[in-house]
Amino acid sequence: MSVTVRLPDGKATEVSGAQSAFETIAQVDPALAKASLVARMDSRLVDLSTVPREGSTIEPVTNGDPEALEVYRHSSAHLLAAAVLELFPGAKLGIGPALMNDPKGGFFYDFKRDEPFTPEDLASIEERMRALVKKNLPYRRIEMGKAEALERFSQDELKCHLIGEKGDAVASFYTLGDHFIDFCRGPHIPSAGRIRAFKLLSVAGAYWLGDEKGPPMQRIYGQSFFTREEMEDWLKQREEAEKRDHRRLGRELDLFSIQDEYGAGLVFWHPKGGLIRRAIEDFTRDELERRGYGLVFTPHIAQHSLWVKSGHANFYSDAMYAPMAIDEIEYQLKPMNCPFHIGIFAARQHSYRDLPIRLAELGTVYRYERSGVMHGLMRVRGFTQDDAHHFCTPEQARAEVLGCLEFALHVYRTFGFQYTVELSVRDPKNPAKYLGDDAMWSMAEENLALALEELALPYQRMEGEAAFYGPKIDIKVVDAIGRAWQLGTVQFDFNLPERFRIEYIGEDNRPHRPIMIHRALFGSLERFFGILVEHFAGAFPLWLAPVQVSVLPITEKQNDYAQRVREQLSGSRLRAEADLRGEKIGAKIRHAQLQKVPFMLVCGAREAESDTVAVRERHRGDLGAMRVDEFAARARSLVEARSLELNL
RNA sequence: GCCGGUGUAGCUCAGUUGGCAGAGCGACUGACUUGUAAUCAGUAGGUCAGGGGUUCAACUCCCUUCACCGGCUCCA
Repeated sequence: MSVTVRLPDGKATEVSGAQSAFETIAQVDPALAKASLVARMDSRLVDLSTVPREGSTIEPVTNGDPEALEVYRHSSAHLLAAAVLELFPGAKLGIGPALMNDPKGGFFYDFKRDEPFTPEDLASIEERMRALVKKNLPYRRIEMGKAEALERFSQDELKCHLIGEKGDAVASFYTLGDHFIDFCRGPHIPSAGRIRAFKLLSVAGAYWLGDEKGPPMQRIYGQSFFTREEMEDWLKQREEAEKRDHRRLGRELDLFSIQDEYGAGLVFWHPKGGLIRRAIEDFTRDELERRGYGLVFTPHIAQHSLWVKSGHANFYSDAMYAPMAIDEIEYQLKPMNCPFHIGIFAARQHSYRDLPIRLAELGTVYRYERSGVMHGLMRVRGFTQDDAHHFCTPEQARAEVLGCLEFALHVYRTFGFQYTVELSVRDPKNPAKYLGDDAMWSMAEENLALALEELALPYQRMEGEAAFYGPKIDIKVVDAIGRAWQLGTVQFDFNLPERFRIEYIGEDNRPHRPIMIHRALFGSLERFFGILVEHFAGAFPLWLAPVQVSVLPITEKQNDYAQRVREQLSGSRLRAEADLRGEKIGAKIRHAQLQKVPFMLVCGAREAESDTVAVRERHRGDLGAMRVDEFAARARSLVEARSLELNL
């Protein structure tokens, strides 16, 4: 038997007589074989114990290989399950995949067991895992026919379900130690001794197959890395993310609150959070006007019949609050702004010469979120959307999409976000799912793609991810610590224009149905604000900072001077405070520092005599003395430029 | 909604087998008059999440409601 071995440097060698992928590699480079975790055989990952096929190409896969970590973590999950089965023999196995780039961890395993796992159990499971690593237990692959597998696992309903659904003619299983065997595609690392750094993180509830009607499972999350250092770095990063938690910073910086006695998921914006929100709103409104949007306002409630007409009462009722009767007519708190904007469009007749019409609103909507899913500002029951709808002709669609995208990118860059783009189109295999005719869909998908290409924006095409009413572009932003957040969306809507029968009069003097494009840049202002807090870790750029400058007199003798400086700054439209407490300068600085105030202006006797201030910048510290008017002018220009930096 | 956990002063958290409610920070008052991340002293601040029960006695035990935290298929 002859097999080709290809090494990472690209060198290929012909080898014969090897019984396993490991031996094959070892014939060329024994050290590399030992370092390998799995092998790639004809571009598929396989166990090192796999018997090579005649004529196949084998490549070693080591730590350095991007795919290796996923296998390693999957094997870590099996290690977890093996330990659990030794300690808790009655537990039944669910699924146990590897997770990549998930803040929750690097792997998990689901178990079905009557008793809950306690935090103390986690510690003993982890200890057992270490013992199994020490024993260097091998991961063994067992293959059997599907029928045989179903027979052998007939006691295990969950596994039979998976085997029935996923198994090919041959089903594969892996064992680890004497107690663990699970249906698993593999591949796995050769033995548990290779797992160097791991940690169990938490235990949580989950449903079998994510289905609420299915049996409840207990999920144990863990993380693993090739080295201890990587593990520690990850834990540190996690701590860093915790420090940025908008719920914590929201309280510490007095930005907002959510008060359970007034309602879960309902946000109270405090003055400081309100200032930031207004800065964001002013920015968007300026941009909207500049870009030819009409700014509109619509009511919070409307007759329920409107939502019947729009279809929301049908397919969206789960998220809608119950209607209320007013004068025996049912009214509905709005979960969306779209029907109202349609109402404005339809309030008068339009010529094709009027188009495109762009209507924008910061519209507050209310949606029912189930009690367990609320999360700070990220998931709430009442929020304000930066919502807009474009009504245009098919010929104008591309320019409108382009305008939306340019707008979105401008906004995200202003806040210092990176971004990635997805284009969601129809599932060609399931045409019945979608509303509207083929030609419309093709036009829309093409225009979305062309606009992306015109901007040279790299994007991922998501087949079958379009909504039933139209294709869309989604933009995800990436924050300062690399987390992705779904924010912007540009969607075609073929449903509402049809349902409301809106029209414009075309050049041919006949009525036509306009194209409707729905777009949002922030999605929800509440959520966007939460993301911003975490992105900046509460240290907002000058144009957003609720307190931009804090004036700090060294002793009470400079209090009057500090007040005058503060007034002068306010006169220059800078948001300034003076700290007149009877504290030492160190304490005042610490206070301003913890409040993440961008500039601190220290005034002692020297400064008071010369109309200057000693400027201290949040991150860089003391910058030396500067005339007050000069500081004000420079700070103003930073504000006007919406600078992300504090370089005076 | 479901699984697990948590709920004590504005914040972070102690509080033994059921037996008088605690600390640090913060707030307030006073003294100090201070030069780049915490001056000292004093004072106030609590329906122990809400409701019900067991008990001579409940922050503590039981039931229940509410809220919050972690999670609820990136496929065996």
